[in-house]
Amino acid sequence: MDADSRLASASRLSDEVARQLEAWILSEGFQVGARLPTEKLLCERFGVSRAVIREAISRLKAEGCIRTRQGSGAYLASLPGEGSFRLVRDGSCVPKGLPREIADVFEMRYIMETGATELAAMRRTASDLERIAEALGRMERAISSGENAVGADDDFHVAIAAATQNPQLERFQVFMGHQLSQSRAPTWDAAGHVAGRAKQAQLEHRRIYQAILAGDRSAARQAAAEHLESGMLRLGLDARGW
Amino acid sequence: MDADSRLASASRLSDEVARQLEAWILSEGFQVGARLPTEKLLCERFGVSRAVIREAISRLKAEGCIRTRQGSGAYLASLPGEGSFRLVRDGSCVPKGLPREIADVFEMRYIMETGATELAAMRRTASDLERIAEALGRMERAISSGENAVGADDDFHVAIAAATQNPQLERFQVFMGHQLSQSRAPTWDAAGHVAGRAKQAQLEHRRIYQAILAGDRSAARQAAAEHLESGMLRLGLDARGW
DNA sequence: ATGCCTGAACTTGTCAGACAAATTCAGGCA
DNA sequence: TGCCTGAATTTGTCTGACAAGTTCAGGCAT
Repeated sequence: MDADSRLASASRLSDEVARQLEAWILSEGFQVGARLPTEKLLCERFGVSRAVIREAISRLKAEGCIRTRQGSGAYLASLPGEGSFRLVRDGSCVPKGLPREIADVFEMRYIMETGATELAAMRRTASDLERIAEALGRMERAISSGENAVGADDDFHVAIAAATQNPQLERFQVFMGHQLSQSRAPTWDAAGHVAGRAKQAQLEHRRIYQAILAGDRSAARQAAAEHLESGMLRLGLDARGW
Repeated sequence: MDADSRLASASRLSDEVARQLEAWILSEGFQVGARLPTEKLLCERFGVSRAVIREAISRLKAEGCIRTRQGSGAYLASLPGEGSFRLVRDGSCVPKGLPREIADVFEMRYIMETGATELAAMRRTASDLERIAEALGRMERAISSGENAVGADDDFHVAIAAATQNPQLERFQVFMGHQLSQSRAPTWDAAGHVAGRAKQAQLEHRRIYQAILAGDRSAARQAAAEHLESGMLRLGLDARGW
């Protein structure tokens, strides 16, 4: 964590210039497709070497904002923030910020997962149910053995999203699961087993599964909501009156 | 478009090395947190100059895969593809595929926007309301003048997401708004005005606004749900029994 | 007068070297 | 054994040169 926070705070010139370049593109009101100033002009504008500008441009190319053509120039492909969605700007994983920031992400998760669980109850197939039950079984065994089941917990939620028959929802759940992998740790680590957090979470998981099995959409939504609310409590976050 | 496809297909060494580096990271089975080989070794491995490696690394830093520390090295922060969420893999905007694909994205939007609109009703401030009303007013004027109000429509939904006081929800709405910008065109183009689609959408917008103004969370959710369902009908998409 | 071709100027892409800043590691000393 | 110091190592930035690709202007032919 200490090494990680040092990583998170280290800001280099090229990082900074990438950010400034983004902000400047937004403030200048460039149209998509517009040609940006030459590297030479950007060097002058930001007062840095060409290498730093090129690295900043590389970053914006990766984000889909800019496209370059040799001999011609750099062109605005999309406005910053519009090409992809990230939970944080600097590439770190999420549960590193203030409780408010973590709660914001959880709230997004609440909205998405209650909706997806409801759809799963309406659309699940026999093989979806098998997949969900398999992940549930792995968590069950982890309760007995005291082992870590973060992966199974993640798979459980991805399997539910898959049961919606909407690939975008499944992909979003994969994305969120990865970004929030650390938030599951207090549930499934040794202390979580001892304190009964794992057991409680599994109780909630079983309720979710039962509702989906029964094809009861409102019970599924309700079970997912309760699970997410409890999750916030387990992490000591403020639910702000959902 | 022809210029655009030329841009899209132009593959430079630094682009290629970024891709190869990604593939290599995946194939080597590095753990998250693992230290990657030095720039010098990567230059040797890929047979390119240090500048090309640095630009490739800059790209992967932007994607959240890699973090670097001066004097120490480059570290794997997340597996390639897991740091950001995109609706399509190649960075293009969405309404290009089959109706099913578009409907999937709309469904995601349905889930997120009904939830966000409910939260907005609970948390909106006076200035949030002004912002929402301003966008509403622009659409109102567009109804009278027959002009295009895709931008105002987009701003309306972003303003609602902002009223949740959850920056993640706002940012997600900005992302989705851009990706779906083409889906608003049939509502606000000349044919949309003539056919009354613009007028109908505005009626729905006004209902949403009224519910948020009144702080009525369930009315807000309901109004947003109806608006999204109508939007799907306007686009001829299948709502699959919501 | 218009269109096409050629060469120069310009712009991005890559390579190489030097030095700065930060980190790591090994050796020496208390 | 632990701490400090210096050397080695590694990333960060700057600079210059040359390659590859594009654009633009001028000249020539029709």
